[in-house]
Amino acid sequence: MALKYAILGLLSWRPFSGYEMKKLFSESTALYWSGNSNQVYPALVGLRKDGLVVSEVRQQGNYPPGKVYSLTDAGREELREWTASDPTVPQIRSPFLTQLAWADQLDDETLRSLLDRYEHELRMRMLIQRELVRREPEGPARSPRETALWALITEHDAEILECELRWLGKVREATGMGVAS
Amino acid sequence: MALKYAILGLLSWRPFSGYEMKKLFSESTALYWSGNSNQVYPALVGLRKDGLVVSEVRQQGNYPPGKVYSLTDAGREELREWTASDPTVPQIRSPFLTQLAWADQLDDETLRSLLDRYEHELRMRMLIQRELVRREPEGPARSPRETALWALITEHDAEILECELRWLGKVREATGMGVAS
DNA sequence: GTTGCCATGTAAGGTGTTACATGATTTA
DNA sequence: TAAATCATGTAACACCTTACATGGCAAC
Repeated sequence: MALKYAILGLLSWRPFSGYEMKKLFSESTALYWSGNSNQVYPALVGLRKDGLVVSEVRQQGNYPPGKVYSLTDAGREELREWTASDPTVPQIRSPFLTQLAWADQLDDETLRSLLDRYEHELRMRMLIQRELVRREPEGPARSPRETALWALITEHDAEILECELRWLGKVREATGMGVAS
Repeated sequence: MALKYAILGLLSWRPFSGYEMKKLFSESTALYWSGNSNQVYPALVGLRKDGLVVSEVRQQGNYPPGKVYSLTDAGREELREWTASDPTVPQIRSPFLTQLAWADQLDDETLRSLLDRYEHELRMRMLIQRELVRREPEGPARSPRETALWALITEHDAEILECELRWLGKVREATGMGVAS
């Protein structure tokens, strides 16, 4: 459950309510959870039960009461241990590759359209990603090193997308589906 | 449920038993399922119920009886429709990025070790991938175009890994964690 | 004689998503 | 008047993984 550590990480930055973290998740690509309530709220209950976070109720006028969470020393230590633990290589699950594997049954025109639509999706994703970066170049920035790390994490997504586009170009060449129609 | 279409795809190649497909999944990186019985067997039951596959019992000496599945016309059409359907961009879920996001709390030595271990994992993955390719350069190969597609799908994984290594190099540079210790 | 392959399947549990319920408040 | 936002949470369901159960056969 990496979500647990993503939450601890956010709280190592500053206190947040569940709702605020939910929003951060849904806007970030590195903290890649969709930001759904059904994952965040139960996770917070678990973390509090384990003594890794504490919560404080915040009353604000007529709004429903919010719970603001912060990190305990045990939580801080748990996070530190996890960040130093053995990293794993992500496996890429690309339904598109499965699609391509059986795409020889399609005629030239349909295959070309498939490649076109995938390229379009990739470029759309790049635009969205750039917009997210433009709107939120933040992060904790507690040190120059941390600022650099967050910039690199943001870049990562763009690099993968560019890699994918280059590969798609190769597919076009090898199958005679070049851009010039 | 893309697994359903991966199965239909395999059966469009030639008939297979559930056990054989299970093994193919566990060995392939493009057909990225772990090859566990709990997914494959129930999926086959569902496909038969929908009339997309038919099964034939194969008796072979004293071994337990195997069920060999093949594609119906309806199954072939379902597969064709799916291969032509709108492709989606895979989202990369990298716990390592989450780890890096909070890694500024680590001292230089521990951070360097974290990067080293990630690079080691990446290189191990490349070796495994190459071994898989060496041992099984196959695929249906019903046409030159299909052979080309399968080669490109196989290359895809290696390209992503190389991209990841290049990016890791950038991280090293930017954080002063160059290879020269 | 213990491990591993053939071949089917079940059990249990973690992870993830969308959609809904509540109820007041601001915005169009 | 309809919608979006604030803020919590539940329900239902899809997906994925490891581990186990059965039972004969082959290899070391």
